[in-house]
Amino acid sequence: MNEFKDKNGLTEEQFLASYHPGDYPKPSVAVDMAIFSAADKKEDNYRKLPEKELKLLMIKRGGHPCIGTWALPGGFVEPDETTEQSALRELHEETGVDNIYLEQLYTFSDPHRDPRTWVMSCSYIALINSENLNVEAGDDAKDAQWFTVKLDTVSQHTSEYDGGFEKNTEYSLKLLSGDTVLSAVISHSFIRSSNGSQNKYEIIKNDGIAFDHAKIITYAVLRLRGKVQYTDIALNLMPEYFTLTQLQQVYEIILGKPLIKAPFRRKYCMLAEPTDKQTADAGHRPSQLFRKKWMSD
Amino acid sequence: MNEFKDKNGLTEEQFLASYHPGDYPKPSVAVDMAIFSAADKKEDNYRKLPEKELKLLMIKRGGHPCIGTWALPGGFVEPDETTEQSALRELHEETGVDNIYLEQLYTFSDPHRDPRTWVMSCSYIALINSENLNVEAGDDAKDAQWFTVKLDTVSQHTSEYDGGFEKNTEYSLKLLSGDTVLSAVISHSFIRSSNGSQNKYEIIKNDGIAFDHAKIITYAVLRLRGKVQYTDIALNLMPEYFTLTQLQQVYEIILGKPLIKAPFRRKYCMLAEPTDKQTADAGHRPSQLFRKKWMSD
DNA sequence: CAAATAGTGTCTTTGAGACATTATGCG
DNA sequence: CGCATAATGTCTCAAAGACACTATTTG
Repeated sequence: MNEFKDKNGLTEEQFLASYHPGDYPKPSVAVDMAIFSAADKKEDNYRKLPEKELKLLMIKRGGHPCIGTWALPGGFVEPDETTEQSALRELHEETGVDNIYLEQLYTFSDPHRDPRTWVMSCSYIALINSENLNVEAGDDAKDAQWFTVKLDTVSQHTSEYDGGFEKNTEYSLKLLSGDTVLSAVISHSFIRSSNGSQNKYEIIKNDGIAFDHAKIITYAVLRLRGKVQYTDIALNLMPEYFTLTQLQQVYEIILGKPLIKAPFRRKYCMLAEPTDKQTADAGHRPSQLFRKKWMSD
Repeated sequence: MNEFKDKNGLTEEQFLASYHPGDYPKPSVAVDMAIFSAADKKEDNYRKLPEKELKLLMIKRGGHPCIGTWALPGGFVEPDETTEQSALRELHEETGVDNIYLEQLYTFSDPHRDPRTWVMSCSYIALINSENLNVEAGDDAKDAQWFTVKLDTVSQHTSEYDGGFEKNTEYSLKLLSGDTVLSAVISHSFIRSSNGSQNKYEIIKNDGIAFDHAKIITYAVLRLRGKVQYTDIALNLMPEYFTLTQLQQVYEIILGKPLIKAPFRRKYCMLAEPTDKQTADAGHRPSQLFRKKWMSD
């Protein structure tokens, strides 16, 4: 705080004392969260390892707008909290879980993204340890469900022209939970021209996902795919003790493709600290259990 | 839009027609921009190549709060525009320039970051081609200045404890323009524990930079440093024709460290397309001129 | 032994880092 | 010729990708 006076001869202190916010329009700001976890698929053959699946928590909307469709958990930011605090608060209300990884994803601000009024969404990615997955939805467990996430690239075109190019990628997003299937097609276009560059995400088709949340989910999965390769972010999805094969499975479901064992272990063994525990009663050779070893850079 | 009725028996259409926003408090949302460019330093010896400097556009505040300090260009988001459109609009007002790279950086939401009232800042990075740098500030050229940016790591400590660790990095930020020197010390702490993880940026010391903008600038430079290594983002700072040495200089000022020529060229020659032009009258061997070749992935 | 996974060895290719060498224009 | 930069060559080392091989448990 300094003692310069402004053109009205007021100090900053005096200015602030007499300040009252104008009456211009303001947006509502919501926090929406893509809460991921990695869970075991059911496996009948007891000798086989269960496959992993990437799960996302969604909530069925009980009121307008988008009634009957599924939305990301979220809520409005309250005065005297940051968006991050708001996310943690809602996360706790929704899942009862505290130990969580949280990362700001993107602020979506299309003024018409909510049909009611002007609502921006400051979105977050949350990763939760699969041990805590049992903690099913908060208040009334009613309409919160974990959906299996599948995101595939269905087409990709690059057209070059003088001084730039345009790259168009189409993603198919599928969310599955029991008999419920939600799906969407999202196009991402990246346009480079002498007039600058532009990234645009558009919902081409949408079946059952509220608001622009299909876009947010796609963006979140793509961010996860990127960061999993050069950070230790995936550890947040792991339980306290895990095998290297389980860690590899988590990488595979995030990346959406199989990885080769030996090089995977060479690259990511730094994320795991060996313990003297082992798996047992598995119908095959037991596996050493590891615990998380966070990277420091 | 679907035809489900809610608990009041209203269709979505009817609901929206009767909807009016509640009266709960809302934040103002500002867009702040870190507008970078890469400019030549003056060089007396005509035989030597001029060095490059990373520049950032700042605006001197003429009113409270933070009167007399320097702030990032920005303004409030208006209804019916996205934050990105708002950034482009203000960018045009401020610099008169249109061909610009724009990327959302982060949404800063500490409710006390603006002493007046509750203002969130959705911040952007903008990169402008140094050819257009001459376009000095918009309306009245008065209090807009390009500052040379220096960001150095002054200390880094990692302390490990059971089940987690804390990493603390202190950055010194210096902004120089003529005789004006703005400076700040920002600490970044990254805390990993069994209770989740947390990233925190704090302003430790601040001399002449408005609001929390020292934090935004630090965050922006760190983002640039990261992305320059695996994207073609640096090309946005280059003029139409450039030498590979100039491209290397731009990388060096962003990363804040010297690079070795041969491997740099091997790695980044893919970003440049040779032309048949050359530099001339330089007092030494002429250099081939290249133009931008955007990557497509 | 068969099924199934655990864990390791090794070859090839790629690329980063570091340094050295040759080339060229200008005064 | 000497300065200063341009441009390329090469050696080493580390890591990614791909595949093969050995080890160990249970029924």
